[in-house]
Amino acid sequence: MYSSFLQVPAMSNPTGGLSEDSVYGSRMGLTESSLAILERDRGSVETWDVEDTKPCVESLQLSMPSLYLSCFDMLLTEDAAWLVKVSEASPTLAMPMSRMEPRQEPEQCPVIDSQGQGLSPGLEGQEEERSLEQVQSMVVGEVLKDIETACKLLNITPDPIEWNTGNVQKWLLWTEHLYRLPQAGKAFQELTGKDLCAMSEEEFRQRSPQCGDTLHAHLDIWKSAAWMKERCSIGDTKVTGGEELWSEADSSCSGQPIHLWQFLRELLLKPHNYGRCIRWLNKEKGIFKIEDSAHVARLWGQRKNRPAMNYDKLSRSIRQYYKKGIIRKPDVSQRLVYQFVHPV
DNA sequence: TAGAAGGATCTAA
DNA sequence: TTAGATCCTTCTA
Repeated sequence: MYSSFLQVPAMSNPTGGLSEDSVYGSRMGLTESSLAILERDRGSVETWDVEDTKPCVESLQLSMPSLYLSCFDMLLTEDAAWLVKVSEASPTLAMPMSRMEPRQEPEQCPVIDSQGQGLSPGLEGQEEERSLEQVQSMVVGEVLKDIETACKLLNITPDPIEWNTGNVQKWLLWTEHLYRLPQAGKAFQELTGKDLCAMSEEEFRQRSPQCGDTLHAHLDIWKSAAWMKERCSIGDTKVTGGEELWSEADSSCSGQPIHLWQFLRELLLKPHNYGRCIRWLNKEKGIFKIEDSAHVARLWGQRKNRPAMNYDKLSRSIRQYYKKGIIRKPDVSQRLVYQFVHPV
């Protein structure tokens, strides 16, 4: 069932090579528990009690349902026939099926009604395949986007491997709260992300009999998403000539346009990569300095496919943020120094 | 001279 | 409509 989620042909392999897909399938293979999680959590998402949640994760909670709904939208396209059969056989199962109807977002519903177009069976199959690919791309984009949002809120990296013990505890707290799981943080104390990733589902269950399998499944989703981001970053590097390796999920992965302020923050969050061209002067206050204006402008131009980009144009765009209250000049104005109005 | 500031206009999504 | 891109003039360190 998850195979459709995992192959992602449109994004991973523009040339359509089979070998890449098979690699994807093997690496992206989520466990049965992960699959079950998606199905099980959907119910809790639908009965979400937003008022009951903590403010710090509120926006995240509103964001996460789209992940699961998207997954189910995608599953619908692949397993619709099977589900219809099941629903016909079982009125009990028919109800969840009706609840799984895709949201009314025509532009995000690429399942083309080929019936009325008199397509031959072969063309119809191709159309369905293309539609499925589009849906898969969107699902992946949603997953990456929602995880990225979570990362920003929790101030952790998307790749669990890189988490320290504090990051692990943050993630555990967040997951427990979001899915109303019993507290299991103590059972995973002193464990880094690397330790966590090395643990089997059974080991999760041993540490937390009540929700170990659920946590393991959620971690599995994160690991897969992190791997996909990595794949996407490599693709970007090829496109841009390999000058830089984007380690954050970017617009080309999620399908969303990136804003200049987001781009600048991405650079700032990777000092080991971009510290020579842009760096924090005061991270707490959101004050940063562009050390190499030409380089930053060139990177932005690469990102937006604007070869003629220069600092004059980039700085004009930054100044547009003054009115919007996103970026401003610090109280003590200095050349090439700006300040995020709402630092992370 | 490079950068800052901001007006005006165009473009792509 | 929005977010940038582009071009421009004026000012400042």
